Amino acid sequence: MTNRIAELRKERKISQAELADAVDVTRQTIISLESGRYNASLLLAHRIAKYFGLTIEEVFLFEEGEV
Amino acid sequence: MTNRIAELRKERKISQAELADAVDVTRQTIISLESGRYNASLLLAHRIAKYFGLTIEEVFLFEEGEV
DNA sequence: AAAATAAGTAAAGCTCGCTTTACACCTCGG
DNA sequence: CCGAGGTGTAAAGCGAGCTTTACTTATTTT
Repeated sequence: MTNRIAELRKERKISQAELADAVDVTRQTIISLESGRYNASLLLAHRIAKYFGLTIEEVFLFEEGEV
Repeated sequence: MTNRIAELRKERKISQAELADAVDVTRQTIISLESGRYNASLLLAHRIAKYFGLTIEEVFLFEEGEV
């Protein structure tokens, strides 16, 4: 699974700290998500998608045949 | 957050064991999700939604102002 | 009546999601 | 030149997500 967080964030000229604040997690969490260190929880994924005005499926990309 | 797993499963006359198998988790996991003991991970949510032919947002219901 | 199928509960154990703290590197404005 | 803002890494710690095993209860089938 990959995600478009960094991409969407840059598009809108938002810093990691701003996004972290807006979705109520630490900056470390945003960094870890962007760098693919781990996956967001369902609730966090929802808050991020909502923040960008998109659906979860538009922000988080699930590859075919993914475990 | 609530979900429509039990509802969708009954609609389609699928047992917990069948669903568990299809999305590659144990039956305990399905029971726990249905009874709200905890939330699915993003990947599992995606597999379940896909199994039902729906989006994550259609299966998992996020209430307003949810943490 | 016995057996099979479906649903539920409980508890121990491991890994992953997220936090906290602290430090490093770059770039840009004053 | 120096400090501030933005991004990155590292490591310890806690709780959530999921597994495994085992037992219970109800309904259906033979």
